Amino acid sequence: MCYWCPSVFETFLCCHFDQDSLEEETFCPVCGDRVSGYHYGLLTCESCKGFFKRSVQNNKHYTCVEMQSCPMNPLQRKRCPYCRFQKCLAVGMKREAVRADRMRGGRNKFGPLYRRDRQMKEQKVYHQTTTTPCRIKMETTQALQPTAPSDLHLMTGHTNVPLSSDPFHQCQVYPSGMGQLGAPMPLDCTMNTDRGLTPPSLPYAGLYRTFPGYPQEKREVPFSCSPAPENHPFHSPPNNLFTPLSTPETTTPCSTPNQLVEAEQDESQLCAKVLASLQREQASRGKHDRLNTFSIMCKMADQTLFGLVEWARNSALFKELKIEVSTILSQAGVTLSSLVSRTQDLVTKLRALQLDRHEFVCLKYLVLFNPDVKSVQSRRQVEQTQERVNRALMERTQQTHPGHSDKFGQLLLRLPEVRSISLQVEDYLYQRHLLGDLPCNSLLTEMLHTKHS
DNA sequence: GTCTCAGGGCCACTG
DNA sequence: CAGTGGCCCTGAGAC
Repeated sequence: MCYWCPSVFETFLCCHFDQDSLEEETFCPVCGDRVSGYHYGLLTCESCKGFFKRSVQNNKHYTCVEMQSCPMNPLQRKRCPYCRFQKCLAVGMKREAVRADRMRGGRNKFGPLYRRDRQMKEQKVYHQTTTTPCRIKMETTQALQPTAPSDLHLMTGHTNVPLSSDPFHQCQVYPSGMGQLGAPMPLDCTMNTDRGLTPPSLPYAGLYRTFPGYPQEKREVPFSCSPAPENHPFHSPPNNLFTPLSTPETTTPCSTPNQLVEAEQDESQLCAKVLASLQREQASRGKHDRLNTFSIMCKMADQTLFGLVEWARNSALFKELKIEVSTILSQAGVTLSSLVSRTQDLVTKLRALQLDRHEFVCLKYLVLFNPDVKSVQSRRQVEQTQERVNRALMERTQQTHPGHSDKFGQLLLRLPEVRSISLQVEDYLYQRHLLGDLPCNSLLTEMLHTKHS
């Protein structure tokens, strides 16, 4: 890592544009070891390269004896091949890059993409050196410039989030394709003094950070009602989204609308991230390999879902809960068009009620804290939280719409509809998943599996 | 024609 | 004895 300021500008440029140093300062996104080059889709270490190759070639099927969230670092990576392989897939290693014919040598079809990935890294380094003086930086693999054209016509509007066309860091599982967020991720050098403890710099580190898997490091980071800092590099894939939360941070749950809103990530940022990731994915595909509308919708759902999981995990209120995996049956299917129609109706009603951001956040919490969920152990706690948020919402509506005394009740009346729609969406997606229509290895399919297992 | 570099194979080592 | 991981070989694509 380099401190830099104008006086050492040239030195910084020299060391950061050097290809060797570019890779030397990158850690394997699977185990955090030193990378040896591009392997099966992204920069990984020699060890994970070999492991991934053997796993795919020999069609290995591993099992995890723990909670499918084993820590992954150079010292412990051998302990659980299941979690290691899952993480390989999660960070974007590609099975298809392992040659079925075992032919040696040559370049694979990803060659041009590897090149572009390198170029993006260099652009990113250049951007950071020229726009962020006197700042300690640790590179992630994200890039800054939207060099690839967007063919995602479903999206409208624009975003100020820098885009990347880097196709390799669009994770496969948890976010399978969730590649990097757009923004640079500065990291305090003091976190990186010991390579043995240094976790990989990963795209979506911000999203991963709240999931179990790197307990030691994660506990050093104080969570609060506010979203955890984007620059936190420690992460772990949400192998099991419903494992009990294990971080006993002592935070004071917020309960007023202002406190709740302060803790919120900007919705537009989440939208921008999803949009940027989809654009990257679409841009990285060949002309005849573009995602169709349904695939785009699935990926949007997957990434939005990931953002929501992050939101819930970051929520101090949610951290008080203990949750276990359970079977949740859903109802028989409905058509996509009727779901869209119902959703549009719901949005229209909420707009008519002039829902503001504070109220929206309260509604999100009310959906999250549902005492009817069978797996919740501390039902009383859920009910108490629900009451607190209810009070907060009521105060907010009375405060902002004193003449509209029924707004609070009207908002609450929308919740059953929200839950009903979500259940039917879930059912619909599960049916499509059974038909093989959903992309594999996505957070979405993982959650569907969990709920229907 | 030469160089690059990513995938595959080999094999000593480990538990 | 199966799995690991470091090292070397191979060969298609880039130049």
